[in-house]
Amino acid sequence: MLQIHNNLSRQKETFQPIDPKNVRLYVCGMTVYDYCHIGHARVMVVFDVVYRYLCHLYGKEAVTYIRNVTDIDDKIIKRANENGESFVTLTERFIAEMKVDEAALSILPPDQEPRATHYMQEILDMIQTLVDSGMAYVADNGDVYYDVSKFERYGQLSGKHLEDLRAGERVAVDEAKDDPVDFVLWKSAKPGEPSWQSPWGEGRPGWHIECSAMSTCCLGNHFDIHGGGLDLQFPHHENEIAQAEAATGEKFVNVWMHNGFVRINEEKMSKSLDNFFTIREVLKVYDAEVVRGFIINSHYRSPLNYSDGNLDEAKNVLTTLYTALRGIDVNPDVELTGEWVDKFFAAMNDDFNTPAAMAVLFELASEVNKARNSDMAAAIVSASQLKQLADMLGILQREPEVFLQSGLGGEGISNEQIEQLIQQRLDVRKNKEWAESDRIRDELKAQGIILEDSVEGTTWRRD
RNA sequence: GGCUGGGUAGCAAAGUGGUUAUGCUGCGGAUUGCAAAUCCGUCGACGGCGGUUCGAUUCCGCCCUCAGCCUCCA
Repeated sequence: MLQIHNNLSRQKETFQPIDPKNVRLYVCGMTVYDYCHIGHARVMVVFDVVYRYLCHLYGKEAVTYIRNVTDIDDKIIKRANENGESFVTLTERFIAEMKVDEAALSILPPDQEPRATHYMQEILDMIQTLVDSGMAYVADNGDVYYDVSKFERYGQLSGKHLEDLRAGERVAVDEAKDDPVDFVLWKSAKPGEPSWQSPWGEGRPGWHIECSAMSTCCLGNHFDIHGGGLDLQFPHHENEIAQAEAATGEKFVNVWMHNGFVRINEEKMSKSLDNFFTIREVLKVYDAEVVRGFIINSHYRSPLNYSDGNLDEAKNVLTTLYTALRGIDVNPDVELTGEWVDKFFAAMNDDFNTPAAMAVLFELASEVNKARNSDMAAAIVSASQLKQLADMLGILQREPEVFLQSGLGGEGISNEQIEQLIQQRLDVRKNKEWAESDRIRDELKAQGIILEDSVEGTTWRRD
């Protein structure tokens, strides 16, 4: 039985889909005005693993995964103005760039990636419903605000109390609001800003309403899992609940999942602190699968410290696992049974405990290495299980040689040159000319190429 | 000030009221012309102080300390 830590109750709960034939997952995605950073990569990878595992448990057809794109907001407008381009040009460009990063990280495409600007009518309808029922009010300046005091359960997700929020020194005082904790549903447009027609005048949606509208539209009023980064817990997700439940009269989401932050030097990585690394930058130095391995090697709710040392270790991890798979014809149909398989699923069922699941992969790799010279059939079974299980984590799906010999970019010695030198070395080795043999090996090593001699011959990999 | 979540061996990272996490690293051995890879063995842990218990790293309390949210942020 799958257990998931539900942030609504702050404890692990047995996951029971509303309808096992139609398991529904919604994740808050990117605001597209810049390249994705490693924090975004974490959300993508974490929920990609959740999605893959749900597909394993319930069947691919039975799972619907929605991840939205925020393509209109203040930051987008600001950046478009700075660049002297339309906000549409800007967002289209960064949606395309986002897809490049996703593909590199082996992120399975969600079933739908709704955009705020494509759901304007649904957004307006939900705001209208809230206004009609008295849950929202139109301010003097044309903005529409949600009246937080009318929603009794406000604070249930974030554990906040209205009194504390009002007393908080950091809540900005906005003259247009009746209450500082109220939040905007519809922002009236200033001259020159992108805008849409509404019953309250030209304007654009507030940030939170798009997710309430798009998620209920795509998945129904009540669905299973809603996820996102921990920084979205408050106010974004709290407000989504308030909007959706007030508008539909139904419970909105059963399980709330939030992944932890990526840190740099023990400090949160974020746009506002300007200490972020883009996925693009990191992929210049590390293979995308290494980045994925780095993310999976920590539990999704723990903080993840970004450092070269930790990325290097992730690379070692993948090298070890791929080395075990090297030279073995895996059988994609092998049965998933046995001690290690059970442990893997036990780990995944325990709130997606990927570090524990990775430990199992090492045990299987060890089984492969132990058996490969004495019992190839057993080695094939272990290797095949290893690869199948790794697929649920989105790793180890390339040919081992491809990973082990892959370099980043065109710099350095070519594969042909390497093969040539290896052949030269084999020739002198026939005459036991060890000095020359070692010289060639050292020459290659200086260029980051590691040679491995075995009875079958010489293999190589890039360090 | 209010609210969260952490502090595990050199590093990374799970987990548990009493039994090996795991990976990298270190040390010893096998293998190898020497290496690399692999295998075998091994050193090394649970922030501090109390409490509950036959027994606590694991439960409770207090303290120290770190990070986060309370404003845009994945």
